Amino acid sequence: MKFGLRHIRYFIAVAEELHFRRAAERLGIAQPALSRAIQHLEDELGVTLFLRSNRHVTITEAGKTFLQGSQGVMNAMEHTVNNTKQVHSGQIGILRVGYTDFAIAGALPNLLKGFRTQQAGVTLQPHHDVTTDQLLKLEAGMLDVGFVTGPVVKQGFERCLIQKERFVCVVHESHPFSARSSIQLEELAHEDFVHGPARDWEHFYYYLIPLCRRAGFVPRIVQEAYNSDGILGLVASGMGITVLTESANNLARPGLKSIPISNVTERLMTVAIWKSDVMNGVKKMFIDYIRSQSPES
Amino acid sequence: MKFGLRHIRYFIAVAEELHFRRAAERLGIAQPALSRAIQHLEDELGVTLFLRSNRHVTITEAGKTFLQGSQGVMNAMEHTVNNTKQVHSGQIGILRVGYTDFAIAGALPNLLKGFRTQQAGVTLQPHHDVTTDQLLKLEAGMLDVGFVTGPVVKQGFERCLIQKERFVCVVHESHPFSARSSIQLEELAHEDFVHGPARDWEHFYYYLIPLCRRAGFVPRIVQEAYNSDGILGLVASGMGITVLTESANNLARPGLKSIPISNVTERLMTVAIWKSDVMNGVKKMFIDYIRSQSPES
DNA sequence: CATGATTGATGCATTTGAGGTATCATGAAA
DNA sequence: TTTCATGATACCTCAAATGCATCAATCATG
Repeated sequence: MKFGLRHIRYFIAVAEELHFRRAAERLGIAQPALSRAIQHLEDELGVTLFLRSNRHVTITEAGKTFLQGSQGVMNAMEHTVNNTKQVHSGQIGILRVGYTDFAIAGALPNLLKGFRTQQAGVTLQPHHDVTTDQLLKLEAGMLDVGFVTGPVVKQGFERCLIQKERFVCVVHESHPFSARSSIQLEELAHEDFVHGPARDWEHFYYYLIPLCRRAGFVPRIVQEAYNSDGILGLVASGMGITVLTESANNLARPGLKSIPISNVTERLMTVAIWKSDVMNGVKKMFIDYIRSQSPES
Repeated sequence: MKFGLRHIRYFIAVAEELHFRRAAERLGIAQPALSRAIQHLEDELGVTLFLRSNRHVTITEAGKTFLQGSQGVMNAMEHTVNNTKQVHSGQIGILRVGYTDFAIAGALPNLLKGFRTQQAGVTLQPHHDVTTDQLLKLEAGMLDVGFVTGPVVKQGFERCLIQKERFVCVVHESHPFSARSSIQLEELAHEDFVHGPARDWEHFYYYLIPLCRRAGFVPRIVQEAYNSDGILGLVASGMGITVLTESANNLARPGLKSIPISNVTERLMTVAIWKSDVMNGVKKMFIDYIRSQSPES
């Protein structure tokens, strides 16, 4: 094939006009150029596409076949170019997003909803994962953006604050604290704690442990569950108490009470984090969006 | 779009090799030319298709999208070119063929069967029509080739002999002639004839009438039917006799007898005829075929 | 019948762009 | 550090595409 898309465009014009001068005009070129381009195309194919009778141009059967195909090719090409541009600009694509319990219980649902409304062409693939695993998957390129429990400082990554939440104590309604409107952290010193496994809840413990230590005790964890839901389930069954964040209210279940801890000013941060060197249109769009929605901005 | 199929071909090579030097080699061009072609393509699209990191080339998401589309376009193009060539050469196409009763009762079925075996891609559209109407439809471009009762001389048309058939007399078995192994034309002078309407059977009458006149009589047509089958039906019902050709034996029905006419040496010619100025691949192939099968050759 | 108008093809000069060779800049490997 | 591999750049050459002027054929018209 020694002809290009230009020949195809020219051919379509002539086939539609059946008139070289008009077709040339429509294409914005001179008529001789068009005549020769079509001749070239015919020579190259070894096929007569038009019958020129000095007064009328008619298209041959082969020409009709070529016209149909050519129109298909041009449409496909145009479609491909548009698609490619949209993928480049991030209007179309797939975004793999990791999230923690704290993210999904808090600001993330609205964030994703807002983004989807704005960028309907983007397919979001949310993956539930604890912070530690998200960081590994981000590193391995298995996730595009992670919503994790911060602070996280990581070489080659950028981040953006999503939410800051107060800590609350969650107890069963039969528990003595249940009637209180607030408590002091020290009061939890001798309580039984329900929490997640140390490895998975590592980044939450970075908050909890120092806070307790400052209050003069080490929390006694008597039961473990994998996620907030499981933890609250155990608390609801009277196994013990737990400390989570205020967004745990969204997961509320009957029989539970959450009580503000009045003497803890520290907040649990949830941050979005992503590899800064691997960048594509969708990721860029998404990052722009979450930055515009960040409480920091 | 200011790029051509060449750019697409180059792009596909690079996308598949992910290596400019190897891709260039595969394309049979120098590496700098390829680098620039891809740059040009990227500039034109306004999209980064590859990430070049001096050691590795990786394709972007947009690049993957473009690759898929490009492969589709190239396939479509190739397919179109092949199709067009086949249509041009007559391996693919539609051929509208007219035929008379004499043609279809005689050599035509085998002729069409042979052609279809040789050119499976051609769709034959047979139309039953008397000679007169076929000639009008050929003139109007509604038929490609007609199989008509000759001889026909027509400006701008070419023809080819298909068959020459003896005339026979067809009678009901109760008729006195029924036992004869041959008869003389003169013996039919006072018989009742069954035949087609004069307008439609015009070209058959060109044979019959002069023959009879030479034998000293004008056939007395007492009943008309539209086609051979109808005529034979009327003969079978005892309405009269008829004169057809030997291929009428193929339409034979119980109670009929066909008797050679010994003193008529003239034969009824069936010829293929077509407009010589309008020509396309399928028609050419078909004409070549019937010429190769013609009893004249 | 002659003339003018219309249409696609051709000749020639000019411009565009695609290709090749040599070389550079950069980053990984030895 | 040196060496090697890789893609990018500079510069030149040549083929291809384009435009302008013109030709040849055909049709319409007076």
